Amino acid sequence: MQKEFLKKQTTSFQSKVYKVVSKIPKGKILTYKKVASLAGSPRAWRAVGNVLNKNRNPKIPCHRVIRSDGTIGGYNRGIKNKIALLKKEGVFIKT
DNA sequence: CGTATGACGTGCA
DNA sequence: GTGCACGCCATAC
Repeated sequence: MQKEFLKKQTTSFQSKVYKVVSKIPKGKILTYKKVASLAGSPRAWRAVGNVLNKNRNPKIPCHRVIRSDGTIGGYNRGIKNKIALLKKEGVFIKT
């Protein structure tokens, strides 16, 4: 299935990320790639991480966003915190 | 405008 | 199986 998602808009792509991430249900997680894809730029997962890293909104469960490998990656609030949160939600993380 | 950075991903040795 | 390097997009300076 080849979809022409060549419509990358250099708008506050950050807002889209926030929206997508904030839509993540409890006990569920998304990968940076998935978030970027849902944000409209499946190739901007890099920017996703960047934006989230700088972001610090309590409404953004950034801890629910992990890498494609299943690893945490990082967390501005403390990797440990992220792991604990995900574990509490029932998400298994790769040590 | 150009350069540098970043919570990444994939490929190759 | 592990490690290294490159590529990608967006943002900040």
